[in-house]
Amino acid sequence: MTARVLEHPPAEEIRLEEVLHALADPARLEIVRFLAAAGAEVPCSAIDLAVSKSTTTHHYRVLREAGVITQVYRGTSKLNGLRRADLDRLFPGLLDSVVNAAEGQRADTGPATAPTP
Amino acid sequence: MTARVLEHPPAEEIRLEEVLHALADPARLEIVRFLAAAGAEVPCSAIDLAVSKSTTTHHYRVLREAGVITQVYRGTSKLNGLRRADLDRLFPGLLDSVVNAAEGQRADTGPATAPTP
DNA sequence: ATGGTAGTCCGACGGACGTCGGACTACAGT
DNA sequence: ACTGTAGTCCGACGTCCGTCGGACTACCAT
Repeated sequence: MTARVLEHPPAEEIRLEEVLHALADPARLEIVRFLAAAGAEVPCSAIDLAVSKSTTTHHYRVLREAGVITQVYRGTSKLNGLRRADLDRLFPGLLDSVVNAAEGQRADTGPATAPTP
Repeated sequence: MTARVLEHPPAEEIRLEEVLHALADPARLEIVRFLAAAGAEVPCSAIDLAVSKSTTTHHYRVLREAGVITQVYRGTSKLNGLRRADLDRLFPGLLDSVVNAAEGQRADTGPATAPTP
């Protein structure tokens, strides 16, 4: 049986271009935005992405292999978390500015999780 | 004859994902990094990219169409400049963090413009 | 053991992307 | 007018990417 352990790139191997590429997709950007907003580890199923399960798995893997998120098995599901410490150290300010920008643009395209009081 | 004027997207139409995608390529990242370092408008020929002329044109266009740079004809050449004001307003901190990160990583992959004495 | 739930793996497919050479246009200088 | 320089446009080619369905595995609960 497999060790049920996911491969994560060490911090030194995280490449800026790969991170930018990983963030340059609506679904993946939404995942990152969500994780940043949650501020905690959440299972894949907590974020629904309007794509199939296979595609969802694919996007999470791209993020993990780029060094943007961590994934650990937890019972029947898998917890995803931002690699905030690593990213902030390698690319100071990048994650925050991207997440802020994503929040801003999301408002443009129509409110989805931000209920207008 | 053509008006010799390049099309630029208005600031309101600049999309975060397109900007990130535009930045997620070594050649284009180098262009942006160079422009940021220069702090001025420079002709295409000032930055050499280890790709063909056609490809160079292509990369500049991607950057322009994503709203990252401006291009204006100036005699026989073309001046390229960062749309810093627009980008800073739309995505505060993004450009700076990307450029800083690019500077940092460039040092990792080997000194190119930092001559070792 | 059985069933359900969460996610993975494996082709496959169409479209986008980076790259190129080569012919072309626009401008400046002589 | 001629030449050189700077950049553009146009296929073309191979590769990567996002997407999917469907079969599969791992785990928990009953």
